Amino acid sequence: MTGGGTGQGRLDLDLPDGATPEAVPTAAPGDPPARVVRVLPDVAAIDRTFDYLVPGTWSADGRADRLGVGSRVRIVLAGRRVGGWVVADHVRPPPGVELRPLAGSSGLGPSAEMIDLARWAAHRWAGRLVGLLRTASPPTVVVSLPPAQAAVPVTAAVATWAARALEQERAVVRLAPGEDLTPLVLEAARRGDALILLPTIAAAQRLTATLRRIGLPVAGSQRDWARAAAGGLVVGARAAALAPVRDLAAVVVVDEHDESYREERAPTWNARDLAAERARRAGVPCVLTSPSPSLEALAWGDLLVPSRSDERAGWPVVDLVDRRDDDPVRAGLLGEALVPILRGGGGDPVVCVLNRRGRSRLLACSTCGDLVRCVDHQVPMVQEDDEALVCPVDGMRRPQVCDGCGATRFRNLRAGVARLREELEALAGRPVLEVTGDTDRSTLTDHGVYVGTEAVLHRLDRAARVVFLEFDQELLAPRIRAAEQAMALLVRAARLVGGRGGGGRLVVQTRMPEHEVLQAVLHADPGRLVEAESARRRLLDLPPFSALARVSGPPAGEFIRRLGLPDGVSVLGPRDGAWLVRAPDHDTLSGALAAVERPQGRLRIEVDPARA
DNA sequence: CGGACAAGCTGA
DNA sequence: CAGCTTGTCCGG
Repeated sequence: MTGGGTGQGRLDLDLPDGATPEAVPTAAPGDPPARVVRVLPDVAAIDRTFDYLVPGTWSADGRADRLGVGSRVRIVLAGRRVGGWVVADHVRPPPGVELRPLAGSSGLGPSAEMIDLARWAAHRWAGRLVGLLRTASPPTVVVSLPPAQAAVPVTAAVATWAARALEQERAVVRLAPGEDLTPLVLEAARRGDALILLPTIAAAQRLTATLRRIGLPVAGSQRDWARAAAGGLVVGARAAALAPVRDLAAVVVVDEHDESYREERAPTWNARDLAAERARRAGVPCVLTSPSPSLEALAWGDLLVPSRSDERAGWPVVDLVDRRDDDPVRAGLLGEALVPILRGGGGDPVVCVLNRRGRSRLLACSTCGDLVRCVDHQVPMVQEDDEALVCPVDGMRRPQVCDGCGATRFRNLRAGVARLREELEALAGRPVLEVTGDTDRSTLTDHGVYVGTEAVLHRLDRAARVVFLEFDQELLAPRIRAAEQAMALLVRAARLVGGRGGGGRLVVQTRMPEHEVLQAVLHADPGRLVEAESARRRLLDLPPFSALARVSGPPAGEFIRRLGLPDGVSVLGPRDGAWLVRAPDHDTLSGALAAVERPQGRLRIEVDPARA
């Protein structure tokens, strides 16, 4: 990623033409050669390294001794002072370049191992190194580390499954949604400095508090960089995958299926995958946990599953409300079955979820009630103004005729949330609160019924019932991981209502009750999803059976033209101005992408894209 | 990124 | 043709 800038020329002791004596120190016979370090500037747009002299005066005050790969430094680049990282030490500068001295030292940075790991990630996700190194660096200057916190021996009894998981090099642990993960974390802590990743900062803070109560030394957010580097457990969200850990002994990734581990901006690195690579390099065990492990995780490690009875007990009961028979003209989003639930018959609070991600409307035949789907891709088709239906996957058009019954009238299953709230209120006979991203938290306990997008599942932490008013758009979304994401929503909801022992129930309105996601949750057996989803992905040659990258932006076409197509690499598209590069595996994909000289302009490369 | 410099546009 | 905008190149 940093190639091209720095030549690896032989050490030339002669002064290059035009070099001034100040720029290149005179090498008297017998003098030790000047120390030169290679620096990556901390400037987003400069993806090149530059060589600098370590000032001779740094030897006297110890700064030279503290300097090494990973150190944060100040440099003068093109006349302005910027920060940077030493990425190589004792290098031979290319001949004919006037070296400038380092302008200052800014303390500690990521270790040499972390620089290597960040390099690996930059290559793996076809992005720049700078952003990753920023995440791996302290937010403020750290000159020295604090004393390590005293390690407290873990005495609490731990579960045997946790110990078994950590005995493997790569374990995937399937656990019911509400299962307590403290035993696994304690077992990891027993082994030494463990890295524990959770999908959200809030979840990480909760676990941090729990562990500190037990007396364990825990470093949390990026602000704790120095404390993390000094030793102890490191607990955090995505960015913590790049945090320093003194003597890494184990890695645990909680809820590995969660999309929050994926960085949305390019490079679209995934903290789960990065943490797994980090564990592999350190030769320590890595455990991924999830109530419904992703196909990627299952392809990566050995699966441990709970007993059938434990897993069943940990999932709530699911009521599937089959809406195929409802009159699609008169029935809106709210079926008859909801009335007793909304009135509080099953307990409070009742949380209603209606997702409106994406703009595509969901159409159903007015006569037979079938969803309007593309026969080839099974995704909902979109109604165009000129009386045609369009498949969002390949743009295929067909006339507005129902496949099932030949009728030509369709009903839009979407309604405005404001009106929906009123309808809910009428049915419930009591106030209903619409929850959005900026709903005041203090009002979240005042109501018996709430409605909102999936965000409502993050705002509330408990419910007697979670009702998905329209689940089919999740199941049919034109995204590669739509089924797994739909499952993740049900996992979240399951955590709000608790296991079946406590009376927790999910209510799902659907026209596809046989869908494997719903069947998996209905039977509290996530394995049922795996078989079907795996077959589908294999058939379509999607990850984890291939590696994909989506290339977009104005220079995308030129990039694709320059792309070599070795060893089974293929290109699809363009669609919506974006191309899809497919390779048999990530090594091949990254190699092919890195071999292209990037055209200038705003190019976006999304490795492991959300949609194809 | 931001400065340097070169190549094109405009106005009198 | 000065004065300015826009584009391209490059930094040690």
